[in-house]
Amino acid sequence: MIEGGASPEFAVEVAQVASKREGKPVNLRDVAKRAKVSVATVSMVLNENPRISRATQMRVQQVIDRMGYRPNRLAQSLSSRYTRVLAVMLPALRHGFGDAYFGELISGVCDRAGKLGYKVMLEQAKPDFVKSHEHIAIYERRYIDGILCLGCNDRHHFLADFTDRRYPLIVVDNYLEQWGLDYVVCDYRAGTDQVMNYLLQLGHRKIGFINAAPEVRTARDRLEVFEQRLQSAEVQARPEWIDDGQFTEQGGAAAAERILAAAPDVTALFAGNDKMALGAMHYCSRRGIRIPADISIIGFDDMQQAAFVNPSLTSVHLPLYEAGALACERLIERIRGKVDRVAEVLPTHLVVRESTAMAAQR
Amino acid sequence: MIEGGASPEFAVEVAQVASKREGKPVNLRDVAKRAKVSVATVSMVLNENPRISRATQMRVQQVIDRMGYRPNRLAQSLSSRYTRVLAVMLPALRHGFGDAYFGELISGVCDRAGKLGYKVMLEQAKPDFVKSHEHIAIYERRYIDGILCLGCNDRHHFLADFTDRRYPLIVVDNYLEQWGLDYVVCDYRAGTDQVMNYLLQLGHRKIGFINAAPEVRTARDRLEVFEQRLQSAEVQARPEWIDDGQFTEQGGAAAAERILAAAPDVTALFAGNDKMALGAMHYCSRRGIRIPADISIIGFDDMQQAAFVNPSLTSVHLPLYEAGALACERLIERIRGKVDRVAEVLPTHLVVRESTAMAAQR
DNA sequence: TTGAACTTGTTTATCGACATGGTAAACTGA
DNA sequence: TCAGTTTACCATGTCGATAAACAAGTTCAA
Repeated sequence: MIEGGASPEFAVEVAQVASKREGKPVNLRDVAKRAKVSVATVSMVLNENPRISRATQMRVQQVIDRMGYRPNRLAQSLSSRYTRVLAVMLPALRHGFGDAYFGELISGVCDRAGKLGYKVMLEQAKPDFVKSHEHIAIYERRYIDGILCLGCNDRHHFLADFTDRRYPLIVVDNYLEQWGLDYVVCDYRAGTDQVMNYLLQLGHRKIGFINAAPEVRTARDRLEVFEQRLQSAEVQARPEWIDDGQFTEQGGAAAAERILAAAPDVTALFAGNDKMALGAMHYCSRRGIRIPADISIIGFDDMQQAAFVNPSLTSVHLPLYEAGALACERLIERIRGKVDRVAEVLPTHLVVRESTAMAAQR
Repeated sequence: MIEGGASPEFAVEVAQVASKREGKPVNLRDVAKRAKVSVATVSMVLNENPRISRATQMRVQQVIDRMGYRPNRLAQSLSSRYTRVLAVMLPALRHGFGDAYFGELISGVCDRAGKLGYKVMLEQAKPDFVKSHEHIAIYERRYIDGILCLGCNDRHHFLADFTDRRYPLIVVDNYLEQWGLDYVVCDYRAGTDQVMNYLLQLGHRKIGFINAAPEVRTARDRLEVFEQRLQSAEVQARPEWIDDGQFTEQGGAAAAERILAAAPDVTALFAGNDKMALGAMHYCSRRGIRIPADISIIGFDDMQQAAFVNPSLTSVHLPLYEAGALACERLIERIRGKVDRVAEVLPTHLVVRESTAMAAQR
């Protein structure tokens, strides 16, 4: 009588269960009753515990499938150690999610998390979020098992709370060695090197640099390499070549304006991200400065749009999707007990398009 | 002895508690013991139950604060009816989050959710997600209280499972009346009307239309209004004026190419979103077609970048942030028991920039 | 003086799963 | 045959909160 699907007793059982738990989803006890085993057995079947024989395992599994049972994960998480939820923490930017950079990272995180059986929750590191210690509370209140920290910088002092490695956290596409945190980052130094190689090769010597956020370590790396490479080409970098573009189109346009006003003889502009490069391009176009005939412009990130602006933008490709996915995987490994420190650096490459050319002769 | 902070008994208590629950966060019982009341009382204080006197309320609250107690929300959700988590469901696009359109909606959702005490979880409506009935399972397994459905269309048949309104769900920036679902949407018909008014006023009669996704109701609305307005201007719309741009830059460029090949005399291109408009602009620029001298191009969405391309893009501004926020609020109201159907339409307006001008005389 | 209505708690069952110690039954080997 | 070992499953306490039922003390009207 293993196949009792249509027996009278079966029908009675169904009616009873239905009347008792009207509307509510099936739970462990229901399954146990129907399968005529204890709840413990069902639980063990669920968790593929080897203490259950193959025969009962299959019999119980059939009942589970037939009843459409799905474990209540609140109960699961309450008694087990894990929630199987990760948080993606974003900086407190206005309308922060509408950004191709973060979007690409998040896509990588979400895809990998889903594949590994994890859900992803969104958080923003707003001032009161940190002030009320929510960054710790979300662990202690059992919302999440770990945090992926995007767009963070040296001023995010709450990160110091993670130095002791009690709560799993990983920094994505940046690194903060002062706090010894795990990280996965794109190789900003190598990327900048690729840019400088290329520009110097094209004969550029007077190069404007639109950077941003000196509190971001990778941005400082970029600046360092920029200056080193100029120096090794025996060019004396002048301070007015360098300006802050705030990572935005507007900021990029404004920085371009200031640089070109103070140093009209620069033949190339290197921007720390594509948004600022687009802003700079926009400013130049408005002023009748031709790209790349009069000035070369080069970005960083290689976002989708870079190929579809006019002229299309030369840029450093960052494997952001991969960085997000890898960070997610490493974080989950750590949650599951791995103790090694994570410090991965992903390679970048230059994508040459139309916005760059040989240095203009002036 | 309310202030027993430094008494010997107090110290002993601390030691005992500490030894018993090493490292674990404080729980309700700990607080109750320390405050010398029952767990029920602490719970009631937590939930601001008026049955507790002001005196005990304050006394217990002090203990709570001093011990740094934060309720375990798994336990809270398990015994109460709510999880206070919402899901944002996105379509199964590759790298879907790196999209300014969805980003803006999500920003609105997250900000409002945070203000109302809700967390936000990310989901993607991938084929196997739907096939395994995860869209129902996330309710039954108690992951979430409700879903905000972004970028959905008539082909998402799983939405039919929400017709009975058993599980709270709201459609954001689209509507699917066949299933009677709640929605908050931007006024695509009015937006299209604004575009057509403007183009007709500028003397354009032969207008190309790059639309996409006929399975999206709002896209069909746009097409309808496009054709109606041409007709009322006594223009016979020709089929080769209309093409599909797949909502992407590449698609927009390709559609522009096809339209201009089949109908070289069109004087304006109207794109269903800014990404396709940018693609079209890019194609025209490459072919030496001047914007707006030879052809006017107009977009839809008014994303950030629209103002920072060259020439800057005329577009219909959609209040996407507001739509996300409002949808979030309405969904939470429904979760809390409100039964009214939600069907809100938000106004749009045209933002005129440089990509449009009087129709060229040809 | 009685008792109904209010206040302000407390006791305890419950949510739904997991995990551990316990224990029949089956098996093993001398 | 019987002690010892495996195998396979069960009973139950536990996670940490909520909430309904219950209780004791107060107030107040008849």
